[in-house]
Amino acid sequence: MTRPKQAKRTTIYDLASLAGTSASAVSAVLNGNWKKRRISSQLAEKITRLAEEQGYATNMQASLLRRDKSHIIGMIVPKYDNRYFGSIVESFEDMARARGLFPIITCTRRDPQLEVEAARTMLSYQVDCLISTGATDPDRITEMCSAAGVRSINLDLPGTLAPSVISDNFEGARELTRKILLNCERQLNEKNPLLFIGGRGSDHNTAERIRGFRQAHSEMGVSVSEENILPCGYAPEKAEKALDELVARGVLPAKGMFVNSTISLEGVMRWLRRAGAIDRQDVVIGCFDWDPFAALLGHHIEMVRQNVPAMLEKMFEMIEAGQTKPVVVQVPPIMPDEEGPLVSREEALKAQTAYRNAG
Amino acid sequence: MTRPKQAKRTTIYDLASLAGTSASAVSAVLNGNWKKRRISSQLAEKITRLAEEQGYATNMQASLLRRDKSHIIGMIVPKYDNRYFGSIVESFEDMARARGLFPIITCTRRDPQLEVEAARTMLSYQVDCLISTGATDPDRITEMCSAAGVRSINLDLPGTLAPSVISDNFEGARELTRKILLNCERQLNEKNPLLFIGGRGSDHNTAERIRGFRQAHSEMGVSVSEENILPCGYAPEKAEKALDELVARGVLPAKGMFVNSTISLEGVMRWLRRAGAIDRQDVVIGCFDWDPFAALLGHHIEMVRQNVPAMLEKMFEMIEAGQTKPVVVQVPPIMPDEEGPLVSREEALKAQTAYRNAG
DNA sequence: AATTGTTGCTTCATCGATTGAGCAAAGAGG
DNA sequence: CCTCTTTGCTCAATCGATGAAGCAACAATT
Repeated sequence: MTRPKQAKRTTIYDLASLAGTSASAVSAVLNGNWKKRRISSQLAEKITRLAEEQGYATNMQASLLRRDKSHIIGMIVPKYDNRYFGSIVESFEDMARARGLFPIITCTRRDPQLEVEAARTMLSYQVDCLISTGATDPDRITEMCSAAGVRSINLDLPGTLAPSVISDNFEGARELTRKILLNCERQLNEKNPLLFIGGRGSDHNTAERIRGFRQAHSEMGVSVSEENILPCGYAPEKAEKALDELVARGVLPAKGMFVNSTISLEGVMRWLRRAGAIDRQDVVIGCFDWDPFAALLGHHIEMVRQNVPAMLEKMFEMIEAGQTKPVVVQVPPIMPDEEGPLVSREEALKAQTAYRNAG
Repeated sequence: MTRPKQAKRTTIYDLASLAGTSASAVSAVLNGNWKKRRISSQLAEKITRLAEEQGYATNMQASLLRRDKSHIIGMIVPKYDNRYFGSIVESFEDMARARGLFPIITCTRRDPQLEVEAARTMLSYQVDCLISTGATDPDRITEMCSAAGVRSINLDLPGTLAPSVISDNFEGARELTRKILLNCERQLNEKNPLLFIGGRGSDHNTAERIRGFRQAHSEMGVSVSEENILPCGYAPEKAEKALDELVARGVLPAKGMFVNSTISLEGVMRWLRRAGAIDRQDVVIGCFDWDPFAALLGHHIEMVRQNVPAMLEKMFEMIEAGQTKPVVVQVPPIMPDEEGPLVSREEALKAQTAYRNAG
């Protein structure tokens, strides 16, 4: 390394004295507008080389302090423990960077207090825009943002003060419910109402899904009682407990189940295993959300996968279009068939034959 | 809202003129050392109230520019698509905040180029410390950091230039292999070598796990051929393809499998299903990593869960102790039995009885 | 009355990058 | 040879928060 020992980081002033030039020339070269500022390409090259050698990195704090836009985009997200939020976060980072923005993400554990604190911190870091994903009180966050002159957008759960991008929960749930009911008819030869389990009754998505659930039942001529609807919360333990309580009251859970998230599905599967039903093929399940392993669980589970890339695409479109009105854009989720089979029939047959021959 | 319409954010100067005082008094009050600076409690109260009313948020860019320590701690992480990294990220955020640090995390998709760019960006944001999680070239990042006078720590995969906290992969793999071999004996009545699948042969963890895998075999008097070891990469498709190729060569994969990650397990399960083996109870699997749904898959799968809280605890201890030597701390993973059964036997029996009675 | 101490502030330089304004030197045009 | 333009830079103010140094007003001490 040619770099001298230094406790402090290299600044444009260090580079300037090394290059025998001024800090403003260095600045101009390093942020790319040296042509506009009529710096010779020789000097530009020299400075670039020096910066490289010295391992220079712009002090963003100083840079952002001076500029009007930070190009930082913040996102708050409830949890990292499922594929839905995982892929939201991963795609968000990617798409933000592709647009020259710096993403910062923070997890708020579905805690309203933490959401507010996180939002305040993000504002301190001068975000240009804040995305509230699955926030319990998105309007509160929008208020904080607009007080600071910062845009905000709601994702996954809608708000009333900022634009929102969400899944089409009603249609998705209606279609999923219909599928589960048909599977029940086919597999169990029965046409009974399903059990709805998981989620918070107070949140918009759960309410819409329950509406779709009801609609599908009535369209198929099945009536559902209030007892079949258990929006018991998101944690796996809550679903387990809700099922336990049902049984304790002497009620056998319906054999067809609409599970409101993979997290709740975790609890349902645990409960089923515990109740000795894991191997019985007489439980028919559908889940609003996707997980690769859940998709491979013994019984065929219908899974609706929310269309994360499309949702984020819409979201960035809104940002670029400068949308500030509280519109709600609904993105259709991906239904099981649309996805197509995992492999073609021919491929599967070939693999099976090869496996058997080898054995 | 009493707040006036403003395009700009409120600064300490705005608050100062509103309070009829100076900016430095406002600063002293808002960052809590007003007693040290002998500001009267009346003025302090007045300023605090005004700040509240105006929805003031410190401009971190300005604040950090002035201070010597940023209290920002960065982490780069390969993916968000599994429970291991998900819980690392979630716990890391939590523990960082608990220590008064501001966590920023970025996902680098196992791409060496992206890792370097991400590290450079984090240095730009003046992180005090950078954690490289599962980095392909952690030493490169350590070099960049030390050039900027920033500490760095490796997590999950070790480096040679900075302290590292990793799982005890050798012992974990040895124990897991032993378990799978025993399960094979019990369930299949055979004592054949297992298949090792997934991961990168070049990474330290995979190499250590292969070493443990071999050790366990030799301890149990089973010899493993080179052909049984397939470190084919991490993506599910890679595991699928590796199995396909094995079969294409006329080799039947071993019925006992050591799968190197849940991501690889996804591919293995898909392949087994495709090959028509998903229902056969004659496949015995163990996985180095944990996933709640994988744990519920038909065949009993032994899963080793890496001890994320313990690893992060060690990591923060190192940070606080100012450790800079390239020591490697190994944290024992959680073996299946240590976790205990999901529910007690009594509870399970009670639930089963209730379920049957209700039905 | 003179000195010293304390309280409660204000002033101002500073962190590093940015950018409008300005200026010297070289080249072009007459 | 003189003016005007272009080229290639430098100067200095600025962003908002911070904290050392300083200062006025009053109280306490000799």
